[in-house]
Amino acid sequence: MAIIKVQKGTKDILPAEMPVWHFMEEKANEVFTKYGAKEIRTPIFEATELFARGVGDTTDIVNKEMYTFEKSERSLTLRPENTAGVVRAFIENGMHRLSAPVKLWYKGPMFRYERPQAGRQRQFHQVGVEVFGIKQATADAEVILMAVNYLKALGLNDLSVELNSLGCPECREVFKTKLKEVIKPYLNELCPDCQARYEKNPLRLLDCKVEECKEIYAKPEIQAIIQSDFICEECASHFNELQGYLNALNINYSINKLLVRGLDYYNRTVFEIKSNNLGSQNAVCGGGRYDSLVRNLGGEDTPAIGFAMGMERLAALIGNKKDKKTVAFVVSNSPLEAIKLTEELRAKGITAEFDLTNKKFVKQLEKASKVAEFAVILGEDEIAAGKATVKNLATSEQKTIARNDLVEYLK
RNA sequence: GCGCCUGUCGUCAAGUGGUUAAGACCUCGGAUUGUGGUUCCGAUAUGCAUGGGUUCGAAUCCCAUCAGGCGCCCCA
Repeated sequence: MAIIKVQKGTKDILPAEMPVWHFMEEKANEVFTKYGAKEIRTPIFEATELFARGVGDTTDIVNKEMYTFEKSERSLTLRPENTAGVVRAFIENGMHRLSAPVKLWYKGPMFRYERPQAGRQRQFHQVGVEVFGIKQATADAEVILMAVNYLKALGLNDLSVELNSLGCPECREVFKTKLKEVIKPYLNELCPDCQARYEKNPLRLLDCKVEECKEIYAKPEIQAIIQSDFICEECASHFNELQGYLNALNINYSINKLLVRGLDYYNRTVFEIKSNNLGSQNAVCGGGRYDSLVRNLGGEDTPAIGFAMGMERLAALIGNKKDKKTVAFVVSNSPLEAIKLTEELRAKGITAEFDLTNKKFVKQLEKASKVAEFAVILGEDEIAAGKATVKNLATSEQKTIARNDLVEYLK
C-alpha cells in the first residue's frame, strides 16, 4: 500500500530538532517578558475578510497565497500572518481600554500557498511582537530593541538591521506621483513585472532584480527622486528621533531607501533584519509601524508597531542543539524491582528509564550506555541490602550506595 | 505561476545498457550465565519515486506523472 506522505511544503519537526525549538520558545518568553509583553494565542483560522481588509487585497499574500475554504457558508482562511489576527483580538476584547502601551507577543504556525524552497514552507512558524497605543518613536525603538535582543539571546550576531521610513499616506502619495512621472518615459523598456508594479505598487519598482530595469533606475534624474527626502517634516522628525535612540544604544543599522515591505498596512518606520548565511530567503525578521490598521478593521484609532520572525530560518541559523540524556537507567533482572525504583526516581524529579523488554544484563547495560548518564544497577544483593550500584557511564566509576542517598547522588 | 537540477534500504551512498544491486552508519540477534561504550560474527532492497515506452536485455536511454532542491516572483 502506498504510504501517505507529508504535504508539499510542510515538515515534521522531529524529536532531534526539538531542543532548538524549545530554546527559541523559552528565549522568546524570557526576552519579551522583560519588555512587559504578554503572550497571546489567536485561532489558526479567521474570516477571510480579515486578511483581505487587514493585510491588503493588492498583496500577493492575499491574492494568491491563502488557504481559503468554505464551511457553513462562511469563508475561512488559514492565517498567512498573525498581525491581522492579533489586531482583531485587540479590538474585539476592548484592549484599547487597557492602559497603553499594550504589548503582545505570539508564536505559532502560519500558512501560505507558495512554491517551497530553502527557508520557505507552506506551513511555517513565526514569533512576533505587536505594540499598540504609542505613536512616539520610543515605541519604534523599543520594538527594534526587542527584535535585536531576542536575536542576541539566541546567539545570532552576524545580522544586519535595515531601516527606512515610508512616510505617512499623504507624503508617500506625493513621492509615488513624482516617481511615476520620472519613470514614465522609460515605461516601455521595463520588464513586464515592473510594468505591472508601476500601477499597482510603484515603491516596489525599486528593488527589481532585472539588469535593464536597474540601469534605468540608476539614471541621475530617477536617483535624484529616490534619494530625496520625500517624507514630510513630521515623519522626518519621527524618523530622526528613532535614529537618535538607536544611535544612543549602539544598535548597528543601515538606512535602505529601497526597503519597501509587501504588506499594505505599513506607514513610517519599516525594518528588516537579514542574514548572509541563508541563501536567497535571507530575511529573518520583518516589521514596521501600522498606525491605521486598527481603525481600518473597525477599532478605535490606535497607532501600532510590530515585527515577525520566521522560526525555521532562525532554527537554520542556530544549528543543532544536543538533547539531554536520561539521567538514570535502571538495570535489573527483576522488572518489578526496576519499575518500582524507576518510578521512585521519577517521583523525586529524576528522568529515569528501565528496560521494558527484560533483556539480559549485558544488553540492558548496553542500552543504558546509549541513552543515559548513569546506570543504576539493582541486583539481588543490592535489593536484599536496600542499596543500588550507580555507575557513571562516561567515566566508568561506580559506587554502591543506600537507596535513600540515590537521589542526592544523581542530582 | 515560470526556469534549471535531482530522485537507489531508516540515513549517507557505489553503480552510467549485460550474471545473485557494492559499502558505511543506524536497528535487531549472537560471541558474552551481573558490568556497557572497543572488537568479531550474523540479519535486514525479488528492489532502484510511480506509470508507460525503446531494447534480446533497463537502476542505467526516452516520455509522462509525482516528490525534492535551487533560482525568479513574493515574503518570515
